[in-house]
Amino acid sequence: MKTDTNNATTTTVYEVARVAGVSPATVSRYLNGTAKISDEKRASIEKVIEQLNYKPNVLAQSLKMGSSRTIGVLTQSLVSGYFNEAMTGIDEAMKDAGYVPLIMSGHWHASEEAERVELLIARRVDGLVILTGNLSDAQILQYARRVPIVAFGRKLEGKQAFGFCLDNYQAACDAMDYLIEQGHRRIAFIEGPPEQEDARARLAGYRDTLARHNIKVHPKLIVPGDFQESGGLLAVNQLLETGQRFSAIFAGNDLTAYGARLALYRRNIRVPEDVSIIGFDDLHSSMCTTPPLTTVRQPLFDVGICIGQIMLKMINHEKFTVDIPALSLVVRESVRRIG
Amino acid sequence: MKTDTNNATTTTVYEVARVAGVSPATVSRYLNGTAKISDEKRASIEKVIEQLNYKPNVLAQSLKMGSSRTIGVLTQSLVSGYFNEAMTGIDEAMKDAGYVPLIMSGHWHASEEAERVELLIARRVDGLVILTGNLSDAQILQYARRVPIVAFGRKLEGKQAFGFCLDNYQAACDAMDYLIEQGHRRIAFIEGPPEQEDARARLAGYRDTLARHNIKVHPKLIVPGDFQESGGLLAVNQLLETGQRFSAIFAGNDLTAYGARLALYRRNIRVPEDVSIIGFDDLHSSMCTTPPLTTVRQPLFDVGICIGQIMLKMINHEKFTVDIPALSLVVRESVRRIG
DNA sequence: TTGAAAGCGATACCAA
DNA sequence: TTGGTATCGCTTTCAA
Repeated sequence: MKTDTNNATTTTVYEVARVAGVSPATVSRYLNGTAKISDEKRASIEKVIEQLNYKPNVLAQSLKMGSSRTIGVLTQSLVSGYFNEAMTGIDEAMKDAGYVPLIMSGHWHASEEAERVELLIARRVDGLVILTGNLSDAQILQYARRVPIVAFGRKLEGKQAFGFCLDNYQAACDAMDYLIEQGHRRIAFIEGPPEQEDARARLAGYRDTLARHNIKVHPKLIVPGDFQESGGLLAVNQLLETGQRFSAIFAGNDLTAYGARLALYRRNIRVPEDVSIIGFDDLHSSMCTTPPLTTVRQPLFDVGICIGQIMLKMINHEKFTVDIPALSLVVRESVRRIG
Repeated sequence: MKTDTNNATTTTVYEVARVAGVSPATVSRYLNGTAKISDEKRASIEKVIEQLNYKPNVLAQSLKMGSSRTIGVLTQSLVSGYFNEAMTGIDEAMKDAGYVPLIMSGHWHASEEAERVELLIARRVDGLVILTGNLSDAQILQYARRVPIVAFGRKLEGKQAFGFCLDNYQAACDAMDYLIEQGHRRIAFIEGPPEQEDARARLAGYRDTLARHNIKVHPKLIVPGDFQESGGLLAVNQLLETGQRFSAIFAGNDLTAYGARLALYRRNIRVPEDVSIIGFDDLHSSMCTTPPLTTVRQPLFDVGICIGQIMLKMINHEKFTVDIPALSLVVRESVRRIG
C-alpha cells in the first residue's frame, strides 16, 4: 500500500555486482578493502559504481555489522551556547573515526531524558554521551549495561560508564578570591537551580571563600536565580528593593550576569564604577558585553574533545586516562578595584 | 575477530516469539498494531516483552521499511544561536511524527556541505533540510532527485525540492524607515559577507530606503563586516578612524551590532545618546545588551516549524501551501530620536 | 487470527 | 582471488 519514497530505484551491491559481472561478495570486498581483488575486476567495479552512482546503504551495513557508527548525545537544550560548544568538541573528536552524533534534548526533565535515551538506544547508537541533566546516577549505570556511556557534569565510574565534571567549587573560590583581592567585601551571590550540582558547588565556593577571609556571610546577599537572564534581573531587583548594600555581584552564570547587568542599567547603576559583576561560563558573547564580562571560563570545547576521546576508547574497549580541562578566571572589565 | 560491543545479547522478535510461544510475525503485528491478536497471545507477548525488556532494533526496521524516520539537517554552525533556534522548531514540528533530526554542519563551505549531504543520504534520511549555506541551487536540485529537500535561505521550487527565505529586503527597509523617522540622516551600514543573499538584501534595503528619502548614500558610511562581533568592532573602528560622522549604525546582524557597540564603548561613545544602533536577527541575548538592542526579529523558531511541516508533507507526498513567517522590527532602547 | 518464509542491503564464512 | 550463501532483526505477503 505504500509507494516508494524515492523515485530512483536504489542501487545495491547486487546491482553493481551484476553489471560488473562479479559477485556481491567481491563488490563488498572492494568497498571495504577486505581482500585483494584482481586489477581487472577492480577496474570493472570502480567503473560501475561510478556510473550507477552507487552509495552503500549505511542502514544495512549497520545492521549487519552491529554498529551504527553513530553516537547518541543527550543534551538539555538545542539553543544553549554552553552545551553547543561541547557538542562541537564532541563532533570534532569523533568525526575522523567516522562517528556521527545523533543529538537529542532532554530539556532538564528526567522523564524526557529517559525517553530520549531509550530512543537513542533503540537506534543502536554505539555510545551515549550525557551532558548533565537530571537522570540519577543509578539510572545511568543501568543504561550503561546496554551501551557505553560517558557523562559530563557528574562523577561516575562503572563498567561501561565514565563521568566527570569540572572543578566548579575551586573556580568559584578563585573568582571570590579575585573579588576580595580587588577590595570587595559585600558581595552578592545569585544562585543557580539548587538541583544542579554545578550551582551548588559555586555557592559553596562563595560561602567558603568568604569564611576563609573572615568575611561575614550575609544571607540577604544570597538570592535565588535560575541560570537565565530573567533570574539575574529579578535577583538584582530583589537585592535593590530590599535595600542591600553590595559592591560586587557574583552571578551564578553568564546568562544570570547579563540579566543582572540589565537590572543595574535600568537604575542607572554603572558597571563597574558603582557595582562590579563577575560571571561564570564565559559564553562567547561575554567578550562583547558592556563592559566585557569578567568571568570563569569553562573550556567546553575541550571538554567535548575529551568526551569524544574517552568515548572512542570505550567503544574500542581500550584503557584510557583522563586529563580533565581546567577552569580559569578570565579578567575583563566588569570588576573594579575598590577601597 | 571483533568482540561484541554490547555484553548483553540483544533480544529480538524471535526471542520474544519463542518465549511467548508465538511466531515472530505475531510479535511484529503486536508491536505495530497491524492486525488483531487474540487476548491470550497479546497478554503473553506483553509479559515477555516486559520481562526481557525488549526494544525493537530501529536499524532493522528502517532497512525493512525503507524509511529511517530520520531527517537530515545541514546547518552551518553547531554553535550559532541563529541556526539553533530554527533547529528547535524543526525538532518540535517533526518529533510528534516520530522523526528525529540528524544534524551535520557544513561550516559555510560548499565542498564540506556536499560531503555532509552525501553522508546524510547514505544514512538514508527520509528528508533533508538545508539551512542556507553555499551549495548551488543546481546541486540542491540534483540531490533532490534522491531525497526530498526543503531549504531555507534561498528560493527554490522543484520536483522534490522547496526553498524559501524571509523578506530581508523589506525588513531592512523597515528598519531604515524607522531610523529616518527618528531623525537620523547619516546612517552607517556594516555589511555582511557579500556571498550571502541575506547580506546583500539588507544592504539593498539600506541603499534604496536612503534613496527613497532623498538622502545621499555616502559610500564611506558603508563598511565591510563578517556577521561576527569582530567584524562589527573593526568596522566601527574604521568608521571612527577615517573620521566619518554618523548618528546611527545599521549593523548587518546582531553579532555585528555587539561588536560595534563594544567599539563605541571603548571610545566612550554612548549608546543611544551619542550614536544609535540597530541590529538584525534578534538573537536571544539582544534582549539583555546594554542598552537592549533595537533590531529586526527573525522568527527562526517559526521558520523551523514551517520547515518541519513542509518536510512532513513532502515525505508523505501531500500538497502543501506555505505561510512564510514575517520579519518584524522590535523596538528596544538602542535607538534615540534626534534632531 | 496465526505461521512460514521471503526479502530489505549489506558482510563474511566456507569452499573452491 | 573469487563466488555462493547464511545472517543481521524486522515486516509482510501468502496460505492456512
